Amino acid sequence: MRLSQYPINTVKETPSEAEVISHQLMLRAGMIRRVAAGIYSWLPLGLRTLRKVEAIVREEMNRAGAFELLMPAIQPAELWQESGRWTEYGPELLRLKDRHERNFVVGPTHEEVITDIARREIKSYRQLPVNFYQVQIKFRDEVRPRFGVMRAREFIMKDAYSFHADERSLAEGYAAMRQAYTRMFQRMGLDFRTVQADPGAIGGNASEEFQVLAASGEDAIAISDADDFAANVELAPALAPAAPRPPPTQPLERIPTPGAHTIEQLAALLKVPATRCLKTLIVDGSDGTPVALLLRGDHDLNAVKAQKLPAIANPLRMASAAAVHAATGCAPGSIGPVGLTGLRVYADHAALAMADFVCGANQHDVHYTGANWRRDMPEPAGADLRNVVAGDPSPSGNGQLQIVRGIEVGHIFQLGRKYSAAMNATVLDESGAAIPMLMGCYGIGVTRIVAAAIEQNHDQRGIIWPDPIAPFNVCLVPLNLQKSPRVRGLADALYAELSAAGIDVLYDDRDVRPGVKFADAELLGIPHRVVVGERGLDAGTLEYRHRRATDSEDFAQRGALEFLRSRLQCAQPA
RNA sequence: CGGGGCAUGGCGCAGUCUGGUAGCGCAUCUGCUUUGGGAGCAGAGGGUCGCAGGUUCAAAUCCUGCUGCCCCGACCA
Repeated sequence: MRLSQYPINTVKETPSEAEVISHQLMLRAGMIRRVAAGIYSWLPLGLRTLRKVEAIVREEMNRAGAFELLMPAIQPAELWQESGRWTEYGPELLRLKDRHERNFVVGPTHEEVITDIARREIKSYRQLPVNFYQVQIKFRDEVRPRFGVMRAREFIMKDAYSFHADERSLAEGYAAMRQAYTRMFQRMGLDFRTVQADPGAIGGNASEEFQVLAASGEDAIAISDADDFAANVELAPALAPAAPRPPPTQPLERIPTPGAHTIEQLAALLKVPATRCLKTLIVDGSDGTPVALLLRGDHDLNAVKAQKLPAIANPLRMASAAAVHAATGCAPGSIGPVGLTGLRVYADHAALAMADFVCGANQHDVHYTGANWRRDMPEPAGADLRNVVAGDPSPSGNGQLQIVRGIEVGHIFQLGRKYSAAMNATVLDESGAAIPMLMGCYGIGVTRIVAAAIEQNHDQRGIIWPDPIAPFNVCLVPLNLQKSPRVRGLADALYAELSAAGIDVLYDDRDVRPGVKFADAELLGIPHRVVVGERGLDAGTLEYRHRRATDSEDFAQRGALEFLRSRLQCAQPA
């Protein structure tokens, strides 16, 4: 591609709307433009990378035996009413009416449509298993779209749905997708982890996320430093401390703590570490009566874990100030388990391991010091209620946990019968009985991958594309092109040769100063740069530099194609 | 949905408090010079100051309403 003819505008200044680096660089490099909140156009340069990502996804889905189809973006409300999600889904679901006042949705996902297809097309267990996928535009009316295409409202997703006659087949189909996903992300050159995830409201027995590691990621992931254990912090188990609880050594004392209503204020006032303070939270119970949750002061409540307790309302809600007062006789900030009666109490395992601790006295601005379980109050039921923190022992039994951040680019589920049962998608088994099919579903955020790749691969000057998803692999930079016929002759010839060899070359034949060409090549993130300058003309050399390298190297004009091929590695078809 | 903020040429911003002929940088166009790290000089084009009312001799500026967007929080397969 001749850059002089390519429609692209790079921008020096960072647009004020962009907060994260990938969004800034995608705008500056001219990959995307914003059309409305969370809605973007992909310009030709950005689309080249998007298509390369899609191509890898399709190749690996096809390799895994899945079949591509295409479902509509606009779906009739009837299907959503049938599955129950017309009322369950909430405001993220964009609903609209046609001219006949019929209800439709802009699909945020396609379980209903694919299940409808399956029940019409699949009649016998002999047609199973089968896996359908599509690459489609989805719409989720996010409350707060942000980070460019990373959390957009309209986005491109690869979604796949598998159908099975029995659990074993479902597990096999799931494993095949797990492997296909692993291959895809490896091929894209991304540093990612496969992590255990919360199946959430969808249910099912297995669910894993594929997380691209990046400091700006929205998800927290716990990984072991000694094996391959990785889980979303939402569900990573916090093991109970192994050491027995120390015996009490201090007397229980009431002390005034004016104005100290947070653990930080309390710890500062009493000059004790937060680990010696007990945090008491009051949440709504499933039957209307509040529930008290006790945590060590430095730990955070894990809502996903807590709302799985039957006594606690799901979803989890903090009790109102009035309910807290009614239950404890005190406002939040001085609540504690001593003398707390009339409501159920759960304590995190780490809280139960404390001795001689500080806790609220259920009287405004008063706390206890030297509090101890059993001696001063009943020992409550233990539960895993907290987020794991760095340094916790790994649930795998090996090593300690570290907390890293990730961008969720893929998620695979074993759905089970939720949709097939609701929508009556059955097949006849060997005995001729109608059984609902088992389903798996498997998503990949295609547009999000592009942003995630940039979050993970950039520097001060711009993007650094991994070769397999680079919009162009080689940037050919001739210097003094307009004045030097020798440079032009050499650069034209090299451009023709590389293009003929099937390499994606961006030929910067613009009449601009060298600094502009270098800066743009680096902003766009083209991995390999070849400079044709008068310096090397007489010596018969060209100049090569990888986008990550700090220095250039000379190489011979003769055999230039072979030299570059050796540097391109995965840019060539296998 | 709660809180905070912004809206002035394609982009980034000043001007608003204290009303008086709309400005700067980048980008764009023309000419000359320059050509190994985002060039210099000279010139040019481009803005109903988000929208609608109101106050005033006069509104980007003051008042009212609306819309869009950004940030924090809450929410979220």
